[in-house]
Amino acid sequence: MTIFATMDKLINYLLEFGQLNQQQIDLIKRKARVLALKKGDYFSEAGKIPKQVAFIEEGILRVCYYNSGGDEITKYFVDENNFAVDINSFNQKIPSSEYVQAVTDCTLLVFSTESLHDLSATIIQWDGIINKITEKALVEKVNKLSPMLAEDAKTRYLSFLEKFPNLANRIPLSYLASYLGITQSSLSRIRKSI
Amino acid sequence: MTIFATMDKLINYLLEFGQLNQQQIDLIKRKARVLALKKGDYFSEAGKIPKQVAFIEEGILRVCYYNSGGDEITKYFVDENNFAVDINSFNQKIPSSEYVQAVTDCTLLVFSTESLHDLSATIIQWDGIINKITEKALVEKVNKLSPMLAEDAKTRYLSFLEKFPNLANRIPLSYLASYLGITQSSLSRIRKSI
DNA sequence: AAAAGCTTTTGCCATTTGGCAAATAGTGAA
DNA sequence: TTCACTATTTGCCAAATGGCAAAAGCTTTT
Repeated sequence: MTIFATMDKLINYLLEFGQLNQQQIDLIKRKARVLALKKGDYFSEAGKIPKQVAFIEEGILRVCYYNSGGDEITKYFVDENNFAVDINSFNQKIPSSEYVQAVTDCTLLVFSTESLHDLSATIIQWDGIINKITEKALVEKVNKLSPMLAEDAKTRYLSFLEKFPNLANRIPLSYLASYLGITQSSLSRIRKSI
Repeated sequence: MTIFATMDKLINYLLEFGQLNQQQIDLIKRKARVLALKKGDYFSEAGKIPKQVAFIEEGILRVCYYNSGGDEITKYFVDENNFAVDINSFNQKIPSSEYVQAVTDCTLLVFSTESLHDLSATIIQWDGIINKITEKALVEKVNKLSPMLAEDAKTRYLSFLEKFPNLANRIPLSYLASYLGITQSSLSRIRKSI
């Protein structure tokens, strides 16, 4: 797949949230930078102020942190056709308490803070589009997380399989377990029981 | 407390997110309607398209739904100095799967869809302010929910006490239990163990 | 004060999940 | 292929949580 096809994936995604003319589209393409990550690579690290936003063209990222007990917790996964950013820290320019890691090899389209600023200043619809994308992503996260609390581990796993049928087999068991809020041995037993 | 004081609480809240001149403030006050709810009253009901947004001047609301097992789940609580709205349904004009109920007697300031539309058309900063408020509220929800999955029930309860020291004793045990994702007998035992 | 209607606590026992360590399976490198 | 390394499964037992129903505690109404 060429870089141009890659870009089209991003552009089509943006077009779902607002109109853009060809000139604007070209500008966006010029501002994006292609970044390839290998499985296990980090996209951003805890303690630093995030300086970029990524659109995932291919692959899976996970956003994680260490809880007070020192356990590594996977806060959520982000997969193809979604943006990944630590909103807290990015907007407020404060060091992140989270880090972002590639779960599989990834192809990302990255926008720097400066690029985003330029796009916002040049493309009149930009902020509106970004706001819609942000809001939608956040609402989805809340809607995914809320029901999980009310379910037992097995149901959570089954729900995950339903919602992300093509994710479970690409994610190491330990990551998935920490996302589901259970130990990996429990998840292993749950798997067996199905 | 008079209605005017009430309005000031709202205005001060809005001013945290953007500037407003006196004329704009007066317009906002005129568009708001005071609504008193008794404990147990419903602010909105499942199956209907929400037609209003509420700012909570006094009291606690809870947003809930019935899960597939027929259990009533408290998705979250909203208390003083926050807006309550079912974003999914409100924005997309689709029937809500949630309902909103007063946990305590409440004083709300309510904006109808039409009022919001007028404010958006008249006050140039309005959409920006609302976007910031929305995003902040959603980010907070995600940040509250995520760690809960990784904690056991007792820790979840203790975290809740820390984050909302003045809420726990105003909320019936059964509501709190369903928010924490445990049965009310378990929560009762956890309480005793502390 | 008594009755009725809630809410919260308890007892009892079954089930789920965690903790830890060892065994097994799988993967990539040499 | 074999080694080294990592991921997953399993066994064993302890701890946490659920389900259900009865008891105890509170509130509100009469």
